[in-house]
Amino acid sequence: MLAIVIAVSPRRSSAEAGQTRAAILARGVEVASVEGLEGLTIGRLATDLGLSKSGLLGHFGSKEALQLAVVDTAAEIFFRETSGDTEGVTPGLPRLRAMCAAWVSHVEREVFPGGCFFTAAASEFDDRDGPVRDAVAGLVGLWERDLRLHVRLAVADGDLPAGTDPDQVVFELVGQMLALNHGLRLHRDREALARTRRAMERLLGGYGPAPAPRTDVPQPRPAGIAG
Amino acid sequence: MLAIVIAVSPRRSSAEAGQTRAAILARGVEVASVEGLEGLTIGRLATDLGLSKSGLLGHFGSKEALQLAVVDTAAEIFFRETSGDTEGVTPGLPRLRAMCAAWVSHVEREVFPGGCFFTAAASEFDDRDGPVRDAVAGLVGLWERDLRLHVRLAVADGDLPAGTDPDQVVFELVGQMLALNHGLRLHRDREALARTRRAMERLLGGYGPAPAPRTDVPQPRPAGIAG
DNA sequence: CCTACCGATCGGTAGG
DNA sequence: CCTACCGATCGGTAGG
Repeated sequence: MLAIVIAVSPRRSSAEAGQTRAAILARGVEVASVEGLEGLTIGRLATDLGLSKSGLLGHFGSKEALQLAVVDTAAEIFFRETSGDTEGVTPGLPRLRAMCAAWVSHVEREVFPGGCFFTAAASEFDDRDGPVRDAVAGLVGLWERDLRLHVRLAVADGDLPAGTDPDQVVFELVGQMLALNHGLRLHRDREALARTRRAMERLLGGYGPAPAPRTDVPQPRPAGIAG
Repeated sequence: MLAIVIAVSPRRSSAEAGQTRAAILARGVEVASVEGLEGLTIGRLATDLGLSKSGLLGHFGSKEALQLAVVDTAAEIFFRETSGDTEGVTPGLPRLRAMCAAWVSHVEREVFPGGCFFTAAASEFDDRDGPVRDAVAGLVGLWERDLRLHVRLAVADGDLPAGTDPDQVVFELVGQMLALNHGLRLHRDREALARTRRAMERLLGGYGPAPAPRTDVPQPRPAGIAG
């Protein structure tokens, strides 16, 4: 088979094309995190990057393919920005705490300019069907599955009470993550950071791996949530 | 001053115009709850109702004015659909419980086809500026202020522990409301209804107004959350 | 409430 | 990677 490649001046090498693609996705994640995945338009993104619309679209083929690539890029960024604080940590309650702290931190540091990318994408696509919705739901599900795993290990280790329902703990932890985004973005209330950390500590129990209950003040216990 | 009114056949009486306006808003709330307030387009809404675009726009003047009217209508629907179960209830913890239950119920009954209207609108507009964002934030704030009032009363009544931080309780309750929408819409998990009710009970303490602590199983206490 | 329009922008294609 | 297009739709206006 004979492949004929016509190299005209505006055509970039494949290495250069890869850089262009990466730049599109980096900017695409930023825009989508603020304006939404639907508000991410090809024309606007092309203008931002000094490209023509068709030049940009050539990298992906369709807006939906662009959205999927942006979602995947956001997931890479999220895992890259959180894994440093979690991967080495002892599985079980310590890891669970580290994951929660890393989540709060990535919102606090504004890794995505619009707060948590997946919180926004989930809300935007939760009533639709199609591959973008499936990708978002799948990636959120991965994160929640990982949380659940470490809740289970924490229970097995005796760091959370026996009879704790892991799905319930994950559900409530996720609720506090959503509440952080809500407080920070809608109410512009920086107090939400401390509130979320407090709520998570209350669910997971104090600061130590197996905290001694205090009796001097009304003291919440670790999530004693029977299934 | 002389006002000349030319009554031509396609012009409706003001009573008929009011009905048309109400129909536009009812349909607008439905569409916006699923597609978002930005996804609510004048052309689509007009087609749905058998109107021309300009005929519809005449009732509001601009898309932003339409969005604001839709937000207000959604608030009316929300308060109408929840107040029946809350207004007569004793202020303090009983009222707080009733408000939480009514919130869950309005999502369960799909009063809005896309789940909680304000959860979706808040997420869509939280990174923007302008009157729509302000209206959404203001209405959500009203709801949260009312929750906080009844947390305060519950503390004063001794139904929640002394030293409880009302803002923290509200923050965590709102988190569970957001988690319900998340579980139900993104994961399509009906279990989320029971999980939210369980989480709220855990925050507010059992079923009775001042539940006796149990000691046979790990038992969460009412939200003993010091400020 | 309508028809008839406006300029701008949408996603996407042809062809190089 | 570009220019030059396409039809569809966007919010909105003029005028009746």
